[in-house]
Amino acid sequence: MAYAEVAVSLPVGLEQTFHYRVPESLTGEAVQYSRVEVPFSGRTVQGFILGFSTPPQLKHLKEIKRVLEKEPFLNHHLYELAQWMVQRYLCSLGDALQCIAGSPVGQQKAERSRGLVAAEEGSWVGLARAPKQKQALEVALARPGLRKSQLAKTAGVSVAVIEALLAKGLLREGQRPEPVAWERLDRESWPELTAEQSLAVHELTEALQNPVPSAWLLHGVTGSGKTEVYLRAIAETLSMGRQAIVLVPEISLTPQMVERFQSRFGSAVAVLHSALSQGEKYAEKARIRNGQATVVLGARSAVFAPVANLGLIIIDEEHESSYKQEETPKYHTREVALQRVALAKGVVLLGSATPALESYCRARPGGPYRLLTLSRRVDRKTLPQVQIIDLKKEMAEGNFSIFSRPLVRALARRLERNEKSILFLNRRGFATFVVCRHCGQVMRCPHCEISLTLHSNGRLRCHYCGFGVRSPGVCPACGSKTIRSFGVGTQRVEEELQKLFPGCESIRMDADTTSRKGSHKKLLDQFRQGGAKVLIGTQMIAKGLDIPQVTLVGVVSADLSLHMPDFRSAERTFQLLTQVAGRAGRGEIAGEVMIQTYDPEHYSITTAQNHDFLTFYAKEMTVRQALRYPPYSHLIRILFTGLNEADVIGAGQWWRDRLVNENGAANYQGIEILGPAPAGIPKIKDRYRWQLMIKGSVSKEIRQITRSVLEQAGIRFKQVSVSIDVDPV
DNA sequence: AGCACGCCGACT
DNA sequence: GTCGGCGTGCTC
Repeated sequence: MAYAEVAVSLPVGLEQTFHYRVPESLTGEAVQYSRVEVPFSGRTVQGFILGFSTPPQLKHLKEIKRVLEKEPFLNHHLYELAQWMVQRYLCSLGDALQCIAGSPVGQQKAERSRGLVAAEEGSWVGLARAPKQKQALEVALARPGLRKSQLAKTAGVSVAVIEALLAKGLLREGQRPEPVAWERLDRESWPELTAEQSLAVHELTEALQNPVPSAWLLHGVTGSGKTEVYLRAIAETLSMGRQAIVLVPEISLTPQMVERFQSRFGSAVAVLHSALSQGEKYAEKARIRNGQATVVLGARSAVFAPVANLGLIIIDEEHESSYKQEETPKYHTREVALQRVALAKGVVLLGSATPALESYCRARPGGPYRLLTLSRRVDRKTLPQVQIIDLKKEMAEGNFSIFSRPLVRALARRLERNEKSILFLNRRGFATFVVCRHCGQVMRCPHCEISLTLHSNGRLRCHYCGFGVRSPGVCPACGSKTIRSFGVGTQRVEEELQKLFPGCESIRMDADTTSRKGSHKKLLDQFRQGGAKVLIGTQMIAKGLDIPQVTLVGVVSADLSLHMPDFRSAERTFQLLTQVAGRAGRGEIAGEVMIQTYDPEHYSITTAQNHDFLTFYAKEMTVRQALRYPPYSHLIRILFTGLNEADVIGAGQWWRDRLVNENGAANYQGIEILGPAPAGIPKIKDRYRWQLMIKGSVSKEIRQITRSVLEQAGIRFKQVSVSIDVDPV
């Protein structure tokens, strides 16, 4: 009789496991790391079999109910990684395993589906006058295994076109073809490397051959050809019989990005995307596990891809905050990648034009990373001219508009010359908030206490919980009629633009206009190919966008990100401005960038103007040191949430007392406990939020202290839930 | 997380 | 004398 040790996906003790009998009907199916369903305190929960150890002295053990996936996605390396995550992020083993293995997916569906495959390219005849069919075939060739409707959608053709190809026999149902032996791919056609790229590739090749794990930071200015370095490093990895994982921020995981990798490595590429259906995701992960796919391209969670012989993990745009998971376990992809590679004795390559302060700091001589620099653009184009516009001065000279006069002139020039412009703003809605100018009352959400945003339909909406109400005509506090909107949103920018340039065609991209699936791409195509001259957008247009006709980028207000209540706001602003500036002048004509701000002297803005990362880095490091912020310290944030504010605060105070007294936090050098204080967002969906911040010089120390209190208190403290965030972003 | 067990107030 | 409040603790 076999006894299985199971980690359940429940907030029990961090490393607590439970034992179950394996019924005879499941022997053979229930193997190590299987995802199983087990009875647990009167209901059924999911868990993972960790091994088949002897059971503890318990009278009767329950039986495993069923095995959920035929072959587990977990393996020894990933299990070790889970154990590391428990220590690092103070999450339970069950949480870590669940996160690594991903949500359970319907395998039968995936296995039954046999997608469409294109016939050999040589047999494509009679397509000269059928461009749509040709287009569909090309997509089918690049991405075999799609179903009719998916292929039609991806290729941008109707299903009738697919049917026609099926009738002709140029498309047929079938399994995915064997992976293209990438070694046979045409190396001759690869672009020539610059001297800097060659050096980087050379160093990485040596590192890959070395059986010692290593980490590299590739600091490359916009357009310096980082991706080509990635592609070469992947080729080296594959030639050694190992696999590579490429991570990109979710937003840049576009079809163009996928195509770029597929054109080099063919069907060896597996893509893990949040937009994939469950079945598709399962199929891709199965290809990775079976070794059919050797290059994995995906967002954050792809860092857990079940490759067997990992050699290289690349993290593109490594400074992006989307690499930090905001749900438990609150891991940072960079840290997980470093740990995974350490276990597999591989290489991590971090790439960015604006590295995170922490990363650049670690890449200094003597640090744990090694630095590779690409300082020249491949195309030898110059970086765009950046002009800073002082809005205080504009106001003093009587211009109260949201557009400064230089920006208006620049826009007018672009419209005259039939060139395109981008206006960037990191807010949505019509106006940020509505305020009574008589008594100062700001309209807030009754559930979240966040200021409500005015939309053009005259309704106020809460951006956190979705609460909506009609904008009042008089102040609800004092009855005055002097109520008016403040702040700037993308809708407002659009309206002002119409006033200045009537009839000017513009496209607005923000969370409102891109909420429907596929609308993001549609709007971009419309801007790229259509008649629209101005693109107005938020954060989401800051990166990846490559439109040659754009010659002007205007940042409507740099202050919005600069004045966020966060110690990284200067770093964010620098990164944002640098990235936005990179959107201008991708084509033949040199680009121009204009940044409007009330704080034109701020170093994050002046250094972004000169594309000068090193000066920004030096300045920001002195600020962090003076205030003892990361990378000069480590933080753990403990968030308390609950319906009763007194309980929430009480839980915070209880934790504080334990942290200070029982664990002698004060005995450790340089540990500070801050709070409890209201969280940045003090209330969401009727739940009050308070937080405790632990600051210390040694990460391990503060984690240890936190863990010991967590073990006394548990994840739930009366009616208050407790959530731990190690190294919050 | 659920769900049972358990000890104090308003009812047949 | 019981029904039920949700505080505490356990779940293989």
